[in-house]
Amino acid sequence: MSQTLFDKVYWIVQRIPAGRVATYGQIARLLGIPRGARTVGWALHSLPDDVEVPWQRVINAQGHVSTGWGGDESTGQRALLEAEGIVFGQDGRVDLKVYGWAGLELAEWQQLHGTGADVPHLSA
DNA sequence: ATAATGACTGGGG
DNA sequence: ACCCCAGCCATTA
Repeated sequence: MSQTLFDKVYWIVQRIPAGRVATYGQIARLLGIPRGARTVGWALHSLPDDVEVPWQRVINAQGHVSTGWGGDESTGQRALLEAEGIVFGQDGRVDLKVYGWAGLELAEWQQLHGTGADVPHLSA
């Protein structure tokens, strides 16, 4: 299967803290493909059943859910995120400045774990 | 190896 | 603010 790329995507997504969301482009950048946001989406689209990944925490750069295979709300993705403490705007958007993984994750992680060795480099 | 596809993104109208 | 178009990358047929 050689899903090295996919596996890496899953690895990163699995490390997104609950109550926090990441964008496809952000993950793509971690993979070394700043413009490969679509590839990340494809990876989650092909997400195997035997691998549990909080794909719900991965949204587009516009802070809007882009499951694409159905309704944004019908999917239940919104409900799952809200259950994690994420608040949606009136238009069904998420404030990336607040719930975005970057910016807070590293500082918070370091405070809780004392080190960010296990966290990928997300600065800036 | 070539062509088409897709859960994206950014810029322009 | 919303809608449309073109660019980018890996996987699949």
